[in-house]
Amino acid sequence: MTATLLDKFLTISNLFQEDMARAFAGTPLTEARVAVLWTLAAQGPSTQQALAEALSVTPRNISGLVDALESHDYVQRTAHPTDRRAFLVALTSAGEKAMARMQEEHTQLNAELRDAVTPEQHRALEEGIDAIIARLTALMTEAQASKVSKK
Amino acid sequence: MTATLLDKFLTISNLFQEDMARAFAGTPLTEARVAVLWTLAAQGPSTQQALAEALSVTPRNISGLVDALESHDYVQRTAHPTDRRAFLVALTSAGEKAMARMQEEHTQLNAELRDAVTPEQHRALEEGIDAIIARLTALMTEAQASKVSKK
DNA sequence: TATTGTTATACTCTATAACTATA
DNA sequence: TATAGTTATAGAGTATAACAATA
Repeated sequence: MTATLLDKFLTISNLFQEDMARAFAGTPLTEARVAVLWTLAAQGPSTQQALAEALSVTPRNISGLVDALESHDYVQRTAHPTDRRAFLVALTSAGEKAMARMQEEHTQLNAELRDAVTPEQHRALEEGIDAIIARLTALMTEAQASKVSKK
Repeated sequence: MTATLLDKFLTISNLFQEDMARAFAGTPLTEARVAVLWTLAAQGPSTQQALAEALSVTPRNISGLVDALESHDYVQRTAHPTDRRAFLVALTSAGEKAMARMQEEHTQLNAELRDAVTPEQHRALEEGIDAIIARLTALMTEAQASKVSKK
């Protein structure tokens, strides 16, 4: 019943999820809504199509998330300057503040992780994790390729 | 824009989630339902209350998950031998087979992770991750304690 | 009285399909 | 004809509250 490396990674995933759930408790924010906010912070004002692509969800899904975020004043829809079919979704100043807070928490959590290990362990972790990410990404790509070819 | 250790862990979490979604595509299985199956495989036949506690969700939630799993013949409700209010939920033979397959996939994925790194990296990863899990767990415990005390 | 599981209700995330307005 | 976003509909996960049967 020894935990494998995979088990350990899954445990960490669960802990992160719990942490996020705790952080958002009592706010209208959820994981999906926050994903939209992170995308906006990274890409700047975006059309809903762009958000849908970035998050790999349907445009319909984005409509609902943006509705919710807009009703709580985290984001604002503004007219697209050249395409009258589209909106530009942008963070409001309240949304910017929320993102700044989240980025700060992110930085602090990262510092906690860094401080939990020795510098050598930290370097080894980064290397090992890079290798694992590369392998997982390759596996995903393969799997998707074989799925597409079956279609 | 260098990825921090935290970013890397989050990337891995996402890759696992994608992998799971791909593995369950086309089946009636979902992450939540599979969590019930894993719990039953680990604990043996359980009351719905026990499942609710193990998964930290409400009993009402378990009712729905067990309904779905039972309708697809992964689990079976049987009368509790001594408590006529309760059911014992158990894996069916089809459910056992599905779990055996999943455990096999789990083992293979773990082998992929192991083979993606050198033995020294693997050892370093395990150590570092253990330290990080310990730190994260401590943080969660603190956070929950302060939340409870505020109540 | 307390506990087990259910019905009732509600909110969120997600998807597909049909539709409107615009390109 | 194609694209951006919405309405309509549906399934899944989750929660609280009220209730039945049983402990």
